[in-house]
Amino acid sequence: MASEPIPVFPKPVTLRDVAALAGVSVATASKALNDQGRMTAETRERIRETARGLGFRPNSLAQSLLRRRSFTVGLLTNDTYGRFSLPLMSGISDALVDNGVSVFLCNVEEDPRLGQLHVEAMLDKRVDGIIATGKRIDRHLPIDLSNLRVPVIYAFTQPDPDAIAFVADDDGGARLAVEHFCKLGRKRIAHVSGPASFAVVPARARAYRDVLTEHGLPVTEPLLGSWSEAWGHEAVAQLFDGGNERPDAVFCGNDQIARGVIDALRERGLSVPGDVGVIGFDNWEIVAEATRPPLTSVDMNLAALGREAGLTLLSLVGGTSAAPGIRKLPCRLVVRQSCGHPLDG
Amino acid sequence: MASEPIPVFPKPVTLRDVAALAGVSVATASKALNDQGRMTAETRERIRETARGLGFRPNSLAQSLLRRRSFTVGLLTNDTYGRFSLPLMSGISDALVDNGVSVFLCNVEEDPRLGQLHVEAMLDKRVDGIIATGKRIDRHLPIDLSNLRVPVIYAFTQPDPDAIAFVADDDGGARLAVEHFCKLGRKRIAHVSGPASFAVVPARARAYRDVLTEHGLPVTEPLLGSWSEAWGHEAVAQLFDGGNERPDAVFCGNDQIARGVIDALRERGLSVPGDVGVIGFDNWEIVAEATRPPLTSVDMNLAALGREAGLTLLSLVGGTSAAPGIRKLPCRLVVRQSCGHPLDG
DNA sequence: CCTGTAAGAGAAAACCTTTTCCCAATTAAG
DNA sequence: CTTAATTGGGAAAAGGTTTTCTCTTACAGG
Repeated sequence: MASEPIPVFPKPVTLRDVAALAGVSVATASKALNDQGRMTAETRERIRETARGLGFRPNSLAQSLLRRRSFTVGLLTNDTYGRFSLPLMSGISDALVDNGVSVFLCNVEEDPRLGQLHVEAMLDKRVDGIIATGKRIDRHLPIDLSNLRVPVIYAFTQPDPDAIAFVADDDGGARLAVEHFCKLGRKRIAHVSGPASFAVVPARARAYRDVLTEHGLPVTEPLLGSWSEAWGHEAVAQLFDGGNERPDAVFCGNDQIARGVIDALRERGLSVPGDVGVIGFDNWEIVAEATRPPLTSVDMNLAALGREAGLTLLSLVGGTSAAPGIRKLPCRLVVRQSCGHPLDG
Repeated sequence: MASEPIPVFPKPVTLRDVAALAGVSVATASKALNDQGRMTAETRERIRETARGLGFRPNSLAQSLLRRRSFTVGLLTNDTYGRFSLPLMSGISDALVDNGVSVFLCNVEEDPRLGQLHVEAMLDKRVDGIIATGKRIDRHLPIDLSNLRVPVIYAFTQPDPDAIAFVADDDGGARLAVEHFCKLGRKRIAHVSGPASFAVVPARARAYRDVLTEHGLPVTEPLLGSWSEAWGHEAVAQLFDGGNERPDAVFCGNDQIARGVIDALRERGLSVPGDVGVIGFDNWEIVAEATRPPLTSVDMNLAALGREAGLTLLSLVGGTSAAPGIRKLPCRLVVRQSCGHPLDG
């Protein structure tokens, strides 16, 4: 009877092995592989060939220890289901993988103890820097990152003003949406958004009012509720049941609200975009593409934001000093069908 | 004019610093902190006190180099937007953080080059092991992990049969749903699912048939389409427009289909769950809770699956050998309102 | 008083790589 | 032929920690 096949993992080949096989010292081997030092071209090539043959890969731990740089960063988030943090992560990873940097993802929920644990683990592992993100801009993670031994960058969340943060230009995004409605000839544009306690809500509401004023259109008070489809439904009831003049466009604070609005409009026999145009926010494709008709929505370009954050962190790690403050990155309007075409045309 | 405040990061305190301040050798200091070696209780306590005072934290890189163990694992995924991989990640992280293990998250999309890049970066950084996951069970990642220097565990995806894999018990989940309908007294239970090319589709369909047969109920051919709401709509048309007897329950292959089904039923004036009960699959809360009525759905317990995978990887790293093969973890039915109460009662 | 043992603490090697400095040998210049 | 410069390559230290081995001192037993 055959004995249990216990998987045995071969010892990694070290520089010493390469050097021995090539008949040189480790110093020479190292220099050969790193294009350093002086030696004959043949020696260099022979060492390289040996290393290739052996499948040598330098031990990052040893390199990191020496260089005091681990080519590792930490991403801290409390966005458990990743609606915002995953696109960010994707951008960050994209920007960094080509530099050989890997990313520790740490979900700290809302638990300070967990946050502490993760941060300490990362610092012990000598991450080169940390990117902190969250699921809402105006709340920070349940942990203080202000006096760490490594640079910290905030993305999609904004802490004390002398930190470095990247956020989406919410006002700009809202302007994009409302101006698009204006361009299409809509005249009575309503705004249905989330809870006033979220910083983005009043910000977008102000942009909404500004654009309407600039265009000489009537401003109605934004309807604030929750971020849910159910609220979208109810908001439609409020907008269309009163005796007021009915809107011909609704700019929604997120895609779920927009979805609720569209469904409610259809149930009332109103056509979208024929009678009422709708624009959402977040461009959560899985929702935006499932609405009928597909939802026009403001995209915060989170992957690009992540990329910027990653690159900035990298340059910070490299010793460049960056000015503190908040950088707003532009949003982009993804036009599908729910907003309609120009009315006169 | 004040000069630019260049943030300066203080040198980390090393064991040498602690030893010097405590007036002992680094060897003694190390032993004091690790509860090793012999020394007077006072010496030990004095060293500890010094370390605490200095805020000493051992350099993981140095420890890892020596122990040939980095307390780091890699999670490889191609599920960009993390519907499945994030709950998994959450479970893995949960299981490992208490052991001081951090997780590299690597999204390899469908790109073999990217996969190669990430895997090499992780191996260079001496991860202790790798967990591979994906967004569908029957496809593996675009990269070969079979001859790595570290243990590999698959989660929610199943590769060659002599690997170790954790997957959800799809059949069991489907049984759970259909049996629940039976228990509620539903008699004509339909099944609407995704594309036949996904391995889970025929598996669940078979479980569906089996349960109906066991209960002596009529089996109708499952309707296969895409994973979208739109398909849910269309399936309802097929089910309810023909002259066939109409179903009083629909078991759907995922929550998006279920949502489409529920919306379509409502549009036809059929009440859910009054006239027709609906159960979904995945328990994607953001969808399940937004349907009207809230959707009963099969939950694959992905976090638990991740936890198991993490713990198993850990024991593998520790030298335990585990039997190859696929472990199926049970699903659970999350009952909300769309499936209804017992009809008689 | 002498020897054996145990306690307390340090020296040094090991993990793996990079880099600085140094040495020997060859070549060029005078 | 001597001196200086250059070339090819190695020795060793550094990075921070753990662990084994060794050394010194004190103490108990005879």
